[in-house]
Amino acid sequence: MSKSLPKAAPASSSPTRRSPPEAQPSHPAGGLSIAQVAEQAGVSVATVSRVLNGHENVRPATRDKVLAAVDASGYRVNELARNLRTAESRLLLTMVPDVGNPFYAEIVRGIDSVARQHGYFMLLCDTGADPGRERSYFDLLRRRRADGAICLDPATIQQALGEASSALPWVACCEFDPATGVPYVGIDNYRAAGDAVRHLLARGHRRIGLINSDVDYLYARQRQQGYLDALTEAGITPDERWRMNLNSLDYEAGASAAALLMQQPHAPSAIFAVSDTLAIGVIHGLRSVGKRVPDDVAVVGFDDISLAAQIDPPLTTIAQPMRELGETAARLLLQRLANPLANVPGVLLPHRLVIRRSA
Amino acid sequence: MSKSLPKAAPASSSPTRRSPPEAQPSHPAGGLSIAQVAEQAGVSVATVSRVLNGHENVRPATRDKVLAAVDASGYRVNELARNLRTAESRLLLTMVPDVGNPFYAEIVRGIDSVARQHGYFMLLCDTGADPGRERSYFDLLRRRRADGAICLDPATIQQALGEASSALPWVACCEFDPATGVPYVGIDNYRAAGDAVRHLLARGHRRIGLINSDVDYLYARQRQQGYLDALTEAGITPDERWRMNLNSLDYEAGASAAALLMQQPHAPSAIFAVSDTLAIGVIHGLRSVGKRVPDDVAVVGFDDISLAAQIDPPLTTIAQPMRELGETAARLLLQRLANPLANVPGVLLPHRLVIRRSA
DNA sequence: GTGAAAGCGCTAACAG
DNA sequence: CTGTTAGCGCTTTCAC
Repeated sequence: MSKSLPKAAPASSSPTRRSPPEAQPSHPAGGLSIAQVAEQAGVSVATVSRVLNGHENVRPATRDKVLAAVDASGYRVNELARNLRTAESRLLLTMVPDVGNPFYAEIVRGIDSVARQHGYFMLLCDTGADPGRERSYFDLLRRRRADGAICLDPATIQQALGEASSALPWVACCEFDPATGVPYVGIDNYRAAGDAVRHLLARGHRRIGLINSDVDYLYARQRQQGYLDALTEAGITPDERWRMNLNSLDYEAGASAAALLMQQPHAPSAIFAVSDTLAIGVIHGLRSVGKRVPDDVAVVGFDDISLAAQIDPPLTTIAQPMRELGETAARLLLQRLANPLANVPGVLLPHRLVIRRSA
Repeated sequence: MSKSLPKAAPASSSPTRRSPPEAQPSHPAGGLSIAQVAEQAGVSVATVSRVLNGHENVRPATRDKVLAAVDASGYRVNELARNLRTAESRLLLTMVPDVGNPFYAEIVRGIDSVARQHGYFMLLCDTGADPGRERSYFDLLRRRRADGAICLDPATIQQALGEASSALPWVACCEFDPATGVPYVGIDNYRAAGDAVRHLLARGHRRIGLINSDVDYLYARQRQQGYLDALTEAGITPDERWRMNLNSLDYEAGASAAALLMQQPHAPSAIFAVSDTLAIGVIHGLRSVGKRVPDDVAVVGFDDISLAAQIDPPLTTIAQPMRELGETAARLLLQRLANPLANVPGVLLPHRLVIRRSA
């Protein structure tokens, strides 16, 4: 898509070619321009611009005059104009599939903190809020409203990898494909899943269920493989009826999946869910069919969101270094921005098994 | 949270302007300009612009020529330039204090959906990620990088109400002050808190604790007053030792506050927490000091996030109409944008007591 | 129906 | 040190 935006607010958005500047911060929508400040200060626009941008070569007296005029008028630079001129927006986009999933919050913080450190604003987009996908947030990049993007949404990442979007300044986080040349950061999902399963194995479980997300996603396939191989290595033949694939990470999805799993004649004695939100749902679902955790069924989650320690029983889970994931993603992006041609690497961060009471 | 997207049908996306950039992969970060498209199509820039913006007065043949050129070149409009010219960005900002708090997620979705419906992009800012507050997101407004904003962060709202920011195109959500003239949407916090307390009263409790957030916030004061008055009306003299004020809504904050509350000689038999996240922490904290919910201590929360139904025991809480809150906020903002002078009202939405097992 | 040209507000040469 | 000037890429009169 391109144009033909609904423009629902019609011409009514009357541009308000506003009045001459009163000596007050009363900017109705018209906005002061640098020229007016220049006039008021009795200097040229160039000088005002220099002062505004902190250039050195301005006589202190002049600088003060300008600053005074700026202050008096309540002038604010129009970044639209500045950005057009400098061809950069100093805005970074972060796309998450669901802002409601706490897993992303900490990652987002990591991104935000390094973005801010480098003079960028980070803005968040909830890709899940746009099921239609008619308006890709990548368009914000193509249309230069943002300088770069970090994508945390596996669906969007897959789609972007499919298109020829790899030339765009973006970085994949958590879901990635080393083959594509798009920089990424994530963890070793295969090993992490294996670790989870091996923990269950060590606890004596042999019927271990897997509640996974959509295997269209790379991370889901990797975790599934880790699960499968760990089982096999333990001499157990995985039973397909122990596996479920969900297209949601919501609590409810986990709850109903668990209930379903338990209906089977030879139901699992342990469940590995690929996300803490799912796992929390699983525990709820188990309880709703009269199973106790971990006595009847053990549960292992994935992510280690802060909630994991709060629920009853506290959740055993695979911790991802969320903050670092975000920080690294941001750094990679900044690197790519600074040097568009440089080869930005993919990086894998360590995970960790956190043992609590659910398994 | 809501269902995350099922995998996106790859690339079948926009039937309109999907363009194989292969034809002209020259994306040297410089970007194609409308002039080049014009040249390639053998028309003037004005005509290209007309086509791009769906103006009627263009001969079909010409239009097709232009569209072909656009497609072939993979051209994307530079919105920086467009926005400078039209003096609008079609971007809406939403400020939340903590993207990790699920309460905001659904509100954000409401905002996003109506924003999108009206041809706006909504971008999220986590104000909590910027404790220093040196770089106010309101500056994005002042500097015209966004057309309008919705603020959900009580701290930011208070600060903005204090400054002369009321001239800026923004709307307050959940935290608000009718006196300031800034449009707002929220609920009747006083009555809602009263309802929660009256429920506890009806269950026979007389020692009812309050775990509140910072009373610097209006909503916190309103809820406190509701709590106080409900107690008084029942003939109970509120005991100050039953009240705690926290500067965080995190689980951990709720947990330690609850533990602290229980240390008292004559500890409450019920606790009203002003947020579900707090309440969940409270339950955890109670459990950690050996108290069972609701048998030993009853707990009621506030918000009704989706998690509330999942935990053990399921949480009794005051439900806020989150989706509607968001939708309404967006509509108010759009209204204000369409007519900067119009008097945009404040609106109060209904809340609801949801009785589950924790109280 | 289409084109030429005038800016939107700002920064960055280039002169002085 | 400071001013003049030329655009950044786009939309939009105003002519033709």
